[in-house]
Amino acid sequence: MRPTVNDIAREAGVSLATVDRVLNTRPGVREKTIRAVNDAILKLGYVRDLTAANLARSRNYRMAVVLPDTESQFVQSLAAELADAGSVAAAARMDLRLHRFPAEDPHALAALLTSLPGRGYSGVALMAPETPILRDAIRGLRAKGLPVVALVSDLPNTGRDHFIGTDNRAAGRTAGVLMGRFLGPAPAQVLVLGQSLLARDMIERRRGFDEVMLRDFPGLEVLPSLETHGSGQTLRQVVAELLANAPGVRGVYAMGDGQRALTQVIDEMGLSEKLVVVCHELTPHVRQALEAGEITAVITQNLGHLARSTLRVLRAKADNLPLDAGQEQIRIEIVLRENLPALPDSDPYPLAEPADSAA
Amino acid sequence: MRPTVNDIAREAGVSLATVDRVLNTRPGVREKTIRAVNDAILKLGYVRDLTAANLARSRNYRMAVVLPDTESQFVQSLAAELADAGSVAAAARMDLRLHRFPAEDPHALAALLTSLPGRGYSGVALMAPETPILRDAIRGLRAKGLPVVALVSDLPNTGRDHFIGTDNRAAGRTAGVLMGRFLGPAPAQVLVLGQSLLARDMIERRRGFDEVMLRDFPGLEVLPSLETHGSGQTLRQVVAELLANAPGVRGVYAMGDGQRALTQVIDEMGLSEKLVVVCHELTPHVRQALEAGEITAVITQNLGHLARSTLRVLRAKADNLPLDAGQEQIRIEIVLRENLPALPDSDPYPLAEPADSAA
DNA sequence: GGCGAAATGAGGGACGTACCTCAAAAACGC
DNA sequence: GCGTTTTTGAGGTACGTCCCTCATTTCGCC
Repeated sequence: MRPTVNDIAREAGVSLATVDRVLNTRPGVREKTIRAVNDAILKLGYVRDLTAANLARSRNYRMAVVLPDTESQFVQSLAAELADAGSVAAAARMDLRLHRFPAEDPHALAALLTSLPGRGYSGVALMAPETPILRDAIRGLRAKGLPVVALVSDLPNTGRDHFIGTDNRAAGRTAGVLMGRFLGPAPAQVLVLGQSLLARDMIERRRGFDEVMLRDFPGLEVLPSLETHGSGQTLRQVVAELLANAPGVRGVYAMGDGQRALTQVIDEMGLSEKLVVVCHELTPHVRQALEAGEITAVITQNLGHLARSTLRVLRAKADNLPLDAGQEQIRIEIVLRENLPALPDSDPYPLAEPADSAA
Repeated sequence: MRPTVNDIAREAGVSLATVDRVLNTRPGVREKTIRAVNDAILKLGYVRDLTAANLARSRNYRMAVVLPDTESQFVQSLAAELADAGSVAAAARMDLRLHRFPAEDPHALAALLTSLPGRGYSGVALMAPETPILRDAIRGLRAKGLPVVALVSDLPNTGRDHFIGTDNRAAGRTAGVLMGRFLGPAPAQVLVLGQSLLARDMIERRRGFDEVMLRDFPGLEVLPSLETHGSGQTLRQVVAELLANAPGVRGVYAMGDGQRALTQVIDEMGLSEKLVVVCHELTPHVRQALEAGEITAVITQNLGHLARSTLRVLRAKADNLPLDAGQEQIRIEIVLRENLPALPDSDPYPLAEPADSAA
């Protein structure tokens, strides 16, 4: 049998109350007694039973996740994964609430954030571009004791408690090596597309990409970023025109959104398998394009992992516990057609089916 | 407040006992009543509190992990990750026991497995090559109600309950694309090394590799596998000789172990950065070789994830619960120098430090 | 309508920990 | 050695679920 607090008490020759005081670092215990208890713990190999502890604490974790209301497949997938992870974690006293804010309205976002304390939350995860207003709002949250975690895109100057996502500079570098090595030694031009509301990420990716291209592939000419904010319509036109008039372009690096418009152009111009196309984020559409050969390689992050990590980190921060760095690190994944992970058969929402749970 | 079983009982107009019977699929409840309870559950959004349930069940999970006693860095790392995950999971009533067996002795392995039941285990995870004796031993375990999970290398004909690891054929294909695209259009020869106790994995990787090479890179000549069972010494000699006499060899695909010997040869012959070298498993040594340019790309699996997945799967199987396919899928990761994950500062074994846990 | 069987209710004791109170004992300062 | 403060003990309740027993009610059937 596993040792319990009672065993510790007996072993240390103290009462249960004292063991409890030591375990929960409550005041009023002599140094010497603390040592005796810790010795007993070590000797018996006691490990606090978290299931019992959490039950006794009857602690609930209501967490807010704040995402832009973009209709992009990436944000959609992320929201879905978070909802999924949340429904699983509900069994462990988690209560995840998704909030959306108008993507281009930092004031609305700040207002939303300010409204969060006093609604029973014990943590906030947030995906948003960094602005001065946001910075203040986050400081406000943290001043009220709410841990704030940055999602996907870091908010380094806001004092956020943690960042969950990949290193975008390294992701850009990775895109660079793939582009360079896949294109081979022959001289060529590379088109870079950047369209996103997360300007910081684009800049970092671009920096990483250029770093590698300049150092390792001097034969390749990287064109200036095409920043086509706005509709896929615009992007489609601009890219089509450019590809038609620049025969030297043999590679395309899509740093941000708009993969759908891009692959459409590639398909229409019959350039499938002829260009080296590297983009980010394995959304359903990108997946399809990868299989069809319109995209060569994808730099991505595992959204399921990211979602589960978010919950774990929020919880750890709420309890002021340390993190398992290895587990929470979001890897930069490279996906080719050949290592495309099989799509798990998405069961039609297996939420509460208590009758099945013991079947 | 979260709804509890009492709330369900009140809402459904039945007693607590009946709710309990429905929740745990115990007999003796009318169809109509079951429906009433389920309706109440749905209406109130009840989610069974797992922490309380596990406590009440006072279920303990003693699991056996069986690994070959190889001194290879891969098995070492795997063992370390498992031990780590185990020590974390101890807080959730898990008790992981590592066992080793003489790598080349299937009889010893079978004897070990046969001794497991009756020692309080409720599950077994196993990394071993498939043999007829092993097949029988596994059947025996399962007949006694012990779920068996294959680790790293699948045991498809043994009736194991689950396989935790990557698809080796797809991994081979991935290695193939990288090799082909990195080498470029110029004709070249590719050396393939296979040395391992897990013959099945080698065969599958080779098959995937050839598949891609034949289909997509006809200009590349893939040499027959060099199967150098035994010491790194032998491998070093054979490879050194081959590389010296075959100037057409521009790529090396190392399917199995022995990366240390290989990189040593490459380093000694001054071939760093000159060959395209693709291998498997990101062990500490491979990591170093990748940084040094002796290895170009690594196909790997996240051992931390694999270890945690093992525990989750064992537990789910022990409780006869369904798995989250998405979470348990082990991805085929591609690691280049540029996306090498940062080494988490390996704290010197942060085991039981109860005094800190609430700090 | 009465019988046996099936379904339901009422209640309680676990599981291991957290957290509270109040009294008793020990240590401390002078 | 006194009084005061600090430390410790004893005991209890609570958390939400599981699982058990025994009585009681309801149902199906002839």
